[in-house]
Amino acid sequence: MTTAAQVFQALGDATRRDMMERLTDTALSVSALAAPYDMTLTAVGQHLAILEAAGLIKTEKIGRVRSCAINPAGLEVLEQWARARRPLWQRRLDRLGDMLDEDDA
Amino acid sequence: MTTAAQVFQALGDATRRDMMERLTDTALSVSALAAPYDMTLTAVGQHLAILEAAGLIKTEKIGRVRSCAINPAGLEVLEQWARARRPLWQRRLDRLGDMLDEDDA
DNA sequence: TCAATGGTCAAGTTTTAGCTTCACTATTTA
DNA sequence: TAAATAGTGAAGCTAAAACTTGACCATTGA
Repeated sequence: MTTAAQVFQALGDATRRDMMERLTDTALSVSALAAPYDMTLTAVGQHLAILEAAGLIKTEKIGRVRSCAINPAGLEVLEQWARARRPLWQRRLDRLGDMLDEDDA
Repeated sequence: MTTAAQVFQALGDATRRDMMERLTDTALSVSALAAPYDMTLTAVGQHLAILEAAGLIKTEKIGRVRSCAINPAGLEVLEQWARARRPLWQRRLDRLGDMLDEDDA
């Protein structure tokens, strides 16, 4: 099961967000995915496991090569989380008339 | 400045997500927010600092009480991040015809 | 005015996330 | 079939995140 918690945690890491960007327009093998990072293949494999558990990618091993591709399921979890809360949050703000300052330090 | 990185990291923590839920329909003081957790007030203050830096809440100290309320700015960052990527990700999946299995283990 | 309340600061501890090493398996190519 | 390629598993290290302690300040109510 993919939870919002998993998706948030997965995307909280810069390397994993970058991997997602790189998978946007093409599927990549673990090695290809690993190439730009100063990191062992093992570490990359661990990142991929986290992304897959979060439902953000799908992987399939063909022969000795594991192909990694985007899985929009995780993104949907994210969007639904945001969509479910925004009206409530917005409504509350409207009710109070935004009594707090508008600048975020 | 509020970045996607900050928002993801902030919401990756279960306590902080729960705090956001509890702020949905009312503003709360630090003590009131802290009450349900088996955690010191200091720790709660640290969580709030992270949420505020991420643009997810706004706080204002009136007298000796700090009032904490939802700030939709952080949520917007999240929604925009998802909205910007979904069409690209979806397009790619359509192009390939979803060659990978549909189950997410 | 002085004790209680609400919160903050600096410093330290504990737990967890990210990463490495090394040994290993399975597949492919020469 | 032997060497190279692609990746995995288990264990340990390290640095960052979560949390605590203890001292402290400002506000408020008795």
